[in-house]
Amino acid sequence: MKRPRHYWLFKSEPGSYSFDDLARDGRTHWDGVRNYQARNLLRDDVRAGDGVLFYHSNAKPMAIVGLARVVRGGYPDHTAFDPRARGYDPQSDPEQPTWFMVDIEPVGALPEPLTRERLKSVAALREMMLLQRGSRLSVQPVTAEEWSAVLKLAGVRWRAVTA
DNA sequence: GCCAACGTTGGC
DNA sequence: GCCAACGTTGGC
Repeated sequence: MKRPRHYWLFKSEPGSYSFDDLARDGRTHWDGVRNYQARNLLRDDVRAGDGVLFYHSNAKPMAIVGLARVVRGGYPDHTAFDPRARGYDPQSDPEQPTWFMVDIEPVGALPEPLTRERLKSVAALREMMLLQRGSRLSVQPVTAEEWSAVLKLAGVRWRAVTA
């Protein structure tokens, strides 16, 4: 397994989809993203092989709880075409889709969740998008330095968990 | 429960 | 094209 080329942080409210759900499912469509900035990332930049920090928002505690891997890059979010789906968007034309999704699979839960509190105390993560005031993006880029710092804090190595 | 920070909508 | 009103996200 090659090292991921790019790194991301995906937010999810555990009440709607938790890392445990992902571990149970083995793979999932990251559908339902209805924000253009996040859409652009999913469509253009998130590629198979990329690494994902799985973050629980609106949770107790708020924390990075696991690692995941992108297994399929951006493709049309078909839930936008389904009138019964939560993410239904009648404006999205199957011929020219508005919304995109990717597929991810779990790599492993962190030995301990890395809480937001903890992350905030780390100098190397001071600039991390997640920790900036008013940062609401649900798919965020993570720098290689931040990725390394997070894995080090968690006491895990990507190579070890992907082996 | 509050509210800051956005994003979206719609009247003009 | 502006911008006020409204809705949502999500930390606190």
